Amino acid sequence: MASTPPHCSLTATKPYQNHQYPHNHLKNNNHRHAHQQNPHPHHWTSHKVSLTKPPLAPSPRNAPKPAATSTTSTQNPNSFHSLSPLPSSKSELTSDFSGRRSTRFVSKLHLGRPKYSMSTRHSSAAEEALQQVIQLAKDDKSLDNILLNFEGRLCGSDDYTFLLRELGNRGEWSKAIRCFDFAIKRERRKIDQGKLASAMISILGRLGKVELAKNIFETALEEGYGNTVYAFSALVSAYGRSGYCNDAIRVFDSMKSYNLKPNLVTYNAVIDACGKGGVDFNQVVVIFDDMLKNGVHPDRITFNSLLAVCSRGGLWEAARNLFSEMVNRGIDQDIFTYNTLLDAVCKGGQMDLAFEIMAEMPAKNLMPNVVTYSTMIDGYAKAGRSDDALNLFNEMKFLGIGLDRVSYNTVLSIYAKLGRFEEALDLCKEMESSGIRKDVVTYNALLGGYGKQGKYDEIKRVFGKMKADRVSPNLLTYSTLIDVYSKGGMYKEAMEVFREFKKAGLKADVVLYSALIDALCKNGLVESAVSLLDEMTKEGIKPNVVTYNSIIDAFGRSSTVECAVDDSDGAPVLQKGASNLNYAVAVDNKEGEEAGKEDNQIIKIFGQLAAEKGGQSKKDNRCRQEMLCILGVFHKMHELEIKPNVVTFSAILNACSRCNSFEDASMLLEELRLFDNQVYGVAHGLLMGHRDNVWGQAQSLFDEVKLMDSSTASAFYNALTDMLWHFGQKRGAELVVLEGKRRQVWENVWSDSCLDLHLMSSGAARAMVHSWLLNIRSVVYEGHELPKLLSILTGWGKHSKVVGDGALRRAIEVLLTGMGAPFWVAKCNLGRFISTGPMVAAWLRESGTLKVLVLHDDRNHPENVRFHQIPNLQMLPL
DNA sequence: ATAGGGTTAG
Repeated sequence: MASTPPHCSLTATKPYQNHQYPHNHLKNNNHRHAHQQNPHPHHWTSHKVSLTKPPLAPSPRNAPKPAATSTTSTQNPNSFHSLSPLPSSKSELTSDFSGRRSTRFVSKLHLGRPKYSMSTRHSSAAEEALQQVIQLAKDDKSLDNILLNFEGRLCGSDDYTFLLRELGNRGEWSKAIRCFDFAIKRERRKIDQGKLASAMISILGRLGKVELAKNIFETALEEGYGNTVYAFSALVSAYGRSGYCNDAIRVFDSMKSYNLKPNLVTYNAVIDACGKGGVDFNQVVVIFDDMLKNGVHPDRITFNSLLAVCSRGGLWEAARNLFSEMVNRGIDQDIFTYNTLLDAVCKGGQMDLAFEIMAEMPAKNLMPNVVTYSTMIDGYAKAGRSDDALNLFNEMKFLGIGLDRVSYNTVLSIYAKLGRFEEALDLCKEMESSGIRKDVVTYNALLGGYGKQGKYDEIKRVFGKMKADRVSPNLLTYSTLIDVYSKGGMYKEAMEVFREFKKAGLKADVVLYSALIDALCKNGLVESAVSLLDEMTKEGIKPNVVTYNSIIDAFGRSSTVECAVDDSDGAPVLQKGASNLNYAVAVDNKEGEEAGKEDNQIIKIFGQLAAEKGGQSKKDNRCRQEMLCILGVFHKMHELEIKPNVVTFSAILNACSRCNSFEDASMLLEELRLFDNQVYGVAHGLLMGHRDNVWGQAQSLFDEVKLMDSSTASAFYNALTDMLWHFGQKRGAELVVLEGKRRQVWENVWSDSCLDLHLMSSGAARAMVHSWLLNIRSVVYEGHELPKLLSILTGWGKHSKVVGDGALRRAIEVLLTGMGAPFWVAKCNLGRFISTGPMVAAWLRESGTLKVLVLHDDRNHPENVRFHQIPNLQMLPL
């Protein structure tokens, strides 16, 4: 094994949910490696906090994790040098942003808040010329004639710059370039040519034409009028705006060799570029320190851009410190400051704090605007607080704050995710009637929403409408659709989308590959998933923690699939999937030669796996192979320094639940130990029946888990319980489940009349059934009457994203039947078991019932045997 | 030179 990864304690998964550490970079692991090389990742917090005093008295929720040693004690706490970055940072960090940024920035371009130059230094002739030029068709050659006509009346670079800027504001970059070419020949003085060049570069940059900007810049350098701070600043900004932050930094660094000193604007531009490119905060602080060292005083925009760096990473504590630093330096805050700070706090999952900050804005004479609201709304939504999000939306409408494209899309995606399509469609209508056309983000949100609900007809309709509206699908559209179809087992459709995606000339990214890999995993084709993992690595696309979590979680699924298919009433979806898969391969072979290498590889893997599925022999053999395979996967994860997170831990526990032997599970737990001692300690301890010894440790683990969003937390409880249940530690499982209930991990699990298991895994649900029935039993024994109707809801089972998979329902059915509990399936709802109060009460009073309900650990620590088992049974004499 | 939205694991 390569170097042991740093101890990472529990690591949350969503940037929005991180209450303690700036570890959202765990989520998109592959461009966030800087901290991983730091042996003490938690020092980061102390670095930040040393900037100024923590704005809040530390509370259990926001207190920084104590670091093992102090690395900041010798530094001046009032200086930014105390923020000096950790000794690592790879420039590759941003490389895989390319796929993402292209779409992000393209869609932003359409929003383009036009920048009106308020300069009145131009002449009225320039205005006239502008009007004439605007009238022309795109590549009308007579543009030069117009300019020639005006030549005598236009006075110098100010007029030409005005023309360029106004054309730029109208998106007319090709006309602007023509004007520029015309003007540059007329100007004699280098200084004026330089002005024109930097204006042109900045205009092209603003329009996202970064290549053209670069050409202008290079020509300018060659011709001798480009070596100005302004031209360099403009190019830095152009690169930054398009997300090419490495290029921005390169240009910035190259200034030295031209003997140019970056000014305030240059520094602001490069810091802004870093924010957009997702550069690690510590790396940006290096630039900031450089700025201070060179005597350039940061201003409001510098701080706003630094805040933006924090917001990207959800580094809310660092953001607060920057804010305090602004105050200390006497720099006023503006609406950008607040909105960016709020974004950082929201992305850090601190919604209550965000609300407080928003509330303090009016006192500073800064009124929350549409950006403030959409930031907050999105924050609440991401934190799983949709009600708060929608309340804020109503508040915003009540206040008469006009909605714009982003706010519409933000709220729309909330409705779509919740499956509230009527409201989503109403919003679409409202949007269009206020003159905002649906864009690719709108459509993607709708497609994702329908996909989540398995509404495939709607998907077809919306996808068709999207094309009819001439909105081009982008990488995210295709990823969404491929994922949706794969999860539904509709491989034919998935492959069609994949082919269309290739035809569109887009390059697969880590998300798309992860979706494909997950599809294979969910169908038990783990080894194929691993081949695809290799394939993507060869393509130069780095897997991230999500990719790995899919694969780990799939361990052992191949045998599960076989069981499910054997089961007479089970898994129609899988079988259907298999046949579609064959079909897809057959169709594809016809066009196989046309397809690129990548496609072939993906199609081949699908085909191989389809074939492999037919042969059901040598199951044990496969398990052995899979074990080797999965150990290889862990090895690779260490090698690539991909930091595990709590989903990884859940995945390992799930994998344990699929082990036939304790020994196999131990091998996996050993991997868990290498990742995180605390989680290992709890899982292993409970598994071994050392409950008393580890319960304290378990409590603090649960405390940490509770800080995450509900689905992450419940997944962890589910995984832990399943593993314990699987190995017969049923009392342990019950304790975990009760703890989860106490901590509201699964919302409203039970009342006297109803047990809602739909968010639970099968082990957790079964343990919960026992507990609930015991609870009801005590109600009966206390002499109370039970409600007339009792029901147990299973839903579709949280574990399976395959719509209609009734694994949980079947497990509960078997359990209830086995116990002789008088429940039956409700006619109108297959996922619901019902009974009547009197019947259940009578059953609970039977002499044998208690014994069936009380759970024990099969594997018990010797000293615990007497203590736990006997009192629970309440019947055996000592 | 500055702010907000859509995709993958659970």
